[in-house]
Amino acid sequence: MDREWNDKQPIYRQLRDRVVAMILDGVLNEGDPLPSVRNVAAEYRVNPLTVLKGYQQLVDEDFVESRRGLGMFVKTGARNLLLQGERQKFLAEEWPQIQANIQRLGLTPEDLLNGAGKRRAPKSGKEER
Amino acid sequence: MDREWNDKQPIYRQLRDRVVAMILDGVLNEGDPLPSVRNVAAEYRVNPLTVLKGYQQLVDEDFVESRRGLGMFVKTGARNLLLQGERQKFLAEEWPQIQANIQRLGLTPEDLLNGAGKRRAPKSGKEER
DNA sequence: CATAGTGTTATAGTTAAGTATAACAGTATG
DNA sequence: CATACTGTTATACTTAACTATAACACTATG
Repeated sequence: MDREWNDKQPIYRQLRDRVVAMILDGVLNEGDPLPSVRNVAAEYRVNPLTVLKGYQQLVDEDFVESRRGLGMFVKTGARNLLLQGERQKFLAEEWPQIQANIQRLGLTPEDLLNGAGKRRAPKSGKEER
Repeated sequence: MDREWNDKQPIYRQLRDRVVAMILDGVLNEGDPLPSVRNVAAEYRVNPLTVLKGYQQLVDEDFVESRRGLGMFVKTGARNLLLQGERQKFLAEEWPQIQANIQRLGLTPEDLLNGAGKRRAPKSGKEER
């Protein structure tokens, strides 16, 4: 996990997304306990309630279950559910906008593959479109 | 412009982004007036102050200039500035995360090209990775 | 059964985002 | 010069996100 927060989204939602990423990446396997609320709060210097809120969202989504006195655990089947749900959400909601953006910015496949590498030279005086 | 708002980002920032998109798409050309604060507020049923806040951000970023009594206008050179700035921002900040996400979700180029089309069949019982 | 871990709830305060209403200020036009 | 457009500022209020502090509830372990 990264130590930094984005100002573009509430912390609790970023937290939720990070746990999801950890499950998808296999960093957290089914049955594993999530890092404890208090630990996360301390490590990232965030309020315990904020962490709880992010975790609770995962409970509501049924990817995680909470056992009092024990911790919060990745539910069995979570990874596949997640793959399905997040795939659909990504393809339906995010990807179309990303595509539009790429086109808008006139980015070529090379630009995307080279990462933030070099800048390509425009063909002529006027920018395209 | 779309009539709907996202709950993932403040309205004023979404508004800013829409104007940027309109400039990049050539819907708004340099020297053109933006839709007036009051009009936008009325049409999208949003508070004028919220609209102003989005517009002000564009003024601060130097893409738009405001003339009292006349309106807000796209500054000359805005489009190229925008292309440069937004390209860099996209490649540096957004694209890497998008790539990570695509890989995390195990999405293939076909998935991305087919849009929200059909679901591909997993090769075997266990999902990949 | 005390201790040190878990999650959970309660109370109270701050800040940013958004709203509602109204007034002020400048420009073009009939 | 009245009118109808522009942007701008002021006041006051609501809500969501986040924080600070503390207490409560449960479980495993020595």
